[in-house]
Amino acid sequence: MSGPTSSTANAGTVSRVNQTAILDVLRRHGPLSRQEIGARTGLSAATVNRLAGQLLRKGLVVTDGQQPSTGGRPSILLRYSGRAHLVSVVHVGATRTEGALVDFDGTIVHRVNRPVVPDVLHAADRATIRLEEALSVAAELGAAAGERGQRSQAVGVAVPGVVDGAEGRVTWAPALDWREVPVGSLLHDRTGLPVVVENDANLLAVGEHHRGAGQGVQDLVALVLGTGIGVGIMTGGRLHRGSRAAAGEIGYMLLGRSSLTRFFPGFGDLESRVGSAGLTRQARERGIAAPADRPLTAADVFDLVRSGGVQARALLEETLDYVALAVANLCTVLDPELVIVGGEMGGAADLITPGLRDRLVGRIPHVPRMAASALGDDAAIIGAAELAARLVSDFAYVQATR
Amino acid sequence: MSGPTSSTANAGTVSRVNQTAILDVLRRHGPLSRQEIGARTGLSAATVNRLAGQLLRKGLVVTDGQQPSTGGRPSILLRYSGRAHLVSVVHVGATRTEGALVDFDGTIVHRVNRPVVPDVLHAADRATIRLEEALSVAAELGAAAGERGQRSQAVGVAVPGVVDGAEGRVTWAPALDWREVPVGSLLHDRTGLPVVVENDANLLAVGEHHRGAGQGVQDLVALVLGTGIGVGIMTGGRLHRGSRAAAGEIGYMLLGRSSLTRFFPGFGDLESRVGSAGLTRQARERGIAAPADRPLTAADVFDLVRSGGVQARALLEETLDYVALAVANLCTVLDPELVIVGGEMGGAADLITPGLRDRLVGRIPHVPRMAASALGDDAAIIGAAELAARLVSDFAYVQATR
DNA sequence: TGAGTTTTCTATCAGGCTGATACTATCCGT
DNA sequence: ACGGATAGTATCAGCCTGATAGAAAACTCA
Repeated sequence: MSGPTSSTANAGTVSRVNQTAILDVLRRHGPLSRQEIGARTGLSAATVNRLAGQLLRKGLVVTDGQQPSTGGRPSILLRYSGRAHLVSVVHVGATRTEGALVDFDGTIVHRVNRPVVPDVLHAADRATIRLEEALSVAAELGAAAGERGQRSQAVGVAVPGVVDGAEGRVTWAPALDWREVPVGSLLHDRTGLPVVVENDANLLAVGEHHRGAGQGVQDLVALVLGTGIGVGIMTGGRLHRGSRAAAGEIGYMLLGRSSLTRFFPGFGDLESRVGSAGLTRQARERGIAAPADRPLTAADVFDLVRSGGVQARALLEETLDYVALAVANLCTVLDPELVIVGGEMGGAADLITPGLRDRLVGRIPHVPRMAASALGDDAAIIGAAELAARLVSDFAYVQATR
Repeated sequence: MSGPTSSTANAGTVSRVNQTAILDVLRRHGPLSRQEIGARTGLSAATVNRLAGQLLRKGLVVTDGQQPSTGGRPSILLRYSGRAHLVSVVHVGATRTEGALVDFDGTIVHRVNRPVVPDVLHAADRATIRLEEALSVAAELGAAAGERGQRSQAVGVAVPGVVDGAEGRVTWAPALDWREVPVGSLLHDRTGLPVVVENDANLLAVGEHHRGAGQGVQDLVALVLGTGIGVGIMTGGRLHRGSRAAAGEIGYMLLGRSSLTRFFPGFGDLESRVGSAGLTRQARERGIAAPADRPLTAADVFDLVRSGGVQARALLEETLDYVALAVANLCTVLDPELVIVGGEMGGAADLITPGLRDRLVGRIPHVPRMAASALGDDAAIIGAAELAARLVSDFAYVQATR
């Protein structure tokens, strides 16, 4: 629809599709010989050879030693490599804007960190300030790529809010005070690069799926436990966004018949109980003391549990009841293979997953595997980088919006 | 992988993909001229003409009058038509085996109905009996197609249980006492046709998506309210099966913290409350009388509500509370565009959907549209027919299992 | 009525892409 | 060193597509 419209004939679509197939199989099944690629993709040896040559020249594929011979000429292993290519990622968080140059392998090669100065946090014009900052971080990343003698090939944006994916428009992001902000087209105009904008919980799922704890898992769910409670959902290896990009907003899950008689303005039943604000509030009500110099945080509660705090343990157990209800319902609806625990509380996954498992065994038909986020705070950035990189090197990904 | 392996070159894959694209756009956007097909698919007029010619010869596309001229030669409208092609469908239900010859348009042209004789219902060897019956119904359908001078081109099987889709194997279907029954490969061996086997709740969703209340809706959820409680899920226009084909088993949803202290062997929390068995049990406990000649059914309860029964109304309202909790959680997780109410209780959708809506408004971020099943008892059959037909005429569908 | 216009449909052809085939390269065992 | 075996590469016919030109069908206007 928008490609470089080659002069004649097939416009290269066929070979691009097949190139994508080769990249796909290499990314998934590690280093492979040309023969094995042919067997897995169904392409002939001749075609694999020619396309692999093109990808080698592009730098998307590199040779990686050779296999020991099985009686004949040893096969040369080919491996996907993103070293030669970069994307820019801007993560616009509640309290800071992070930038990163990421290569197509998901390695962060350059970082930018801009904490939001406290005055701006609740300023009337903070939406504009945060937007300008995001644009300037993107520009800075482009310059940094230039200094390395390279060029950023696409831009990924992570935002804590609802995103209209097709347009790259942020519909609503309360933490930034953004409403209907067309950050995608603004960035495209300034950089001339393809841009992808996505919700950060969704990107956490994407990142863990491609580069983290969920590699090779087609159906997974990534819990984001923090100020807000959300979940990123991958079904059949694809991100599930829902009809209004509101899928996974499980902060609003209803956890009992009594929930039907109450309204939850701005936050949900689950979120009010297990979000970090709700957690610390309950901790204070139970007389759990804050450190001398600052307010209590969720991490403090988990530290107290680890050091044997009885009150904190009781609070954790009660909280886990509600998390377990949410996860149980997620599992009965989606039947995921894996549940990943991430977000601010991801560091306490060791306290969370065993309790979850105990509560679920025997109560739902199939209890999935559970794992802590492997990418931690960078998960959303790496997810955004992955989407941006695929926007450039893959074919079907773009076409998916039919 | 299994195709007719043409002698040379491209093996026709490219044109098959483009043919599928044309079929797709015709099925979705009604009758179109060759010009419009070209515009929508991105194919050139020459290619559209040639492929349309092939599809016309195959009988998958027919001419459908012509548009009034806009100053030049009037365009001939082309329409997808499945009249010329048939598939066999076998629906193996709890109390009967239904067979149907269905054309590619989803019209049932021949039916077979084999009620299960009461003696068999709980016989020790009922699994074998029901399997033989399913195979013989398929054979009968093949013969019926022959009598019409046609040939069935594929077989679809609907089963109330867990299905391994890739193998066409029924993992577990308690109502039939089937465990690890390879009904797909058995049918393929006997008929030589491609076979697709799927859970009947999933097929209800597929049927309503393609031919019923959910046409054109990419993200929908089809509630099946009956003896069991389940839901078929379409995400991005594709059936979501889950990692163990257990997605949508919401009978096991947990509806409150107290659920964490109970176990549900063989049926779930939700199912025990709102399944038809639970419903009639509660009705009896509340003194709602059964008809003289037979036990009370769910339909009786709904009839009593319609005729102003106070007890029945109270029971309905309480039941709706639990259904609402389940639907609310479905919506927060998936954000569907539409919720379809089907199954045995689908006929009472007029009593159910308004109550659901009232309970959800203001409690979840976005209340989706709701609708009654448009296909009723035939939804699963039509869904199975659609999958089977696409197995033959489409390309990407098969390839999806990468 | 008939010429011109407009739009649609169809035939022809060059170019790209693929698979089959034949060929070369590299290693192993003897 | 030499055959056997396996991997990778060059050549070529055939398919498929888009561009182009041409034929067909309806409308408009004299």
